[in-house]
Amino acid sequence: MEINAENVRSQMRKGVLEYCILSILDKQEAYASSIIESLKAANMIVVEGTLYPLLIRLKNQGALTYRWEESPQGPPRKYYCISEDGRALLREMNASWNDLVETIKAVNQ
Amino acid sequence: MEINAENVRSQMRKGVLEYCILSILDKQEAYASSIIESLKAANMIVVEGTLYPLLIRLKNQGALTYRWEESPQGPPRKYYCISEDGRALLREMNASWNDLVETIKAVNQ
DNA sequence: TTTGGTACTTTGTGATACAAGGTACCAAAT
DNA sequence: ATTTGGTACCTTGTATCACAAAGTACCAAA
Repeated sequence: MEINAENVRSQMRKGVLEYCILSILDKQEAYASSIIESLKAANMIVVEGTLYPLLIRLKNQGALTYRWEESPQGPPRKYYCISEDGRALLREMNASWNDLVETIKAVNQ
Repeated sequence: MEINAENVRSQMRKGVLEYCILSILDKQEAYASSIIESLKAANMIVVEGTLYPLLIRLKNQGALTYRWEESPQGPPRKYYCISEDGRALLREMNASWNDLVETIKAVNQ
């Protein structure tokens, strides 16, 4: 396969998506489409097929809970909410990310 | 599978290893074991089974060249050297990384 | 000639994200 | 009533990455 800018970005995103999801849900609960909007606003493009399995995984591990809520238009929405375990995980991920940023700085010197 | 700190770090590393290798080789040519040492010094632990396929991949794509050199002790060493294409790729990766750092900052706000 | 150290390589596995497609609800227009 | 378009959720198959584990080969000293 060929290395190009898009692929480089895609590969670097691996492993930080969960971190981003938790960070978004730490501010307020949200449903899938709104999470995608938040990520897009931050320049992190994610598609549904990526997000849904991730939310399910985080929920199964106890980092998230959810509740159904009627939509003003269309089908009901699944609002996800971060749990205490999720907040602990977020703190861990935050530390890991900061470590990685420092590591890259060190490599670049 | 379970989320833990080690796994989080491992997943975040994905996609930045090539970037690190190119960055190290941009300073001076090196062979596998010395690259591993450099990474370890920067707190980025990588094992042989990860590094070798990566070096071969970068070489096949024209980002690296190599030459054999006799070792003072033991078998000959394969010294890798970054190419012009490799430097261009490194610049691209550097931009991608800086973008990602900014994106994460944005998500965290 | 055996032993230990160094170096390079390959194979199989688990995890991640993506592309592509499918299911289902709802309301407005026909 | 039925169709249409929009919204929302979910699943399957694929490519890539990093790692674990094992293998091959060179060299020198015991």
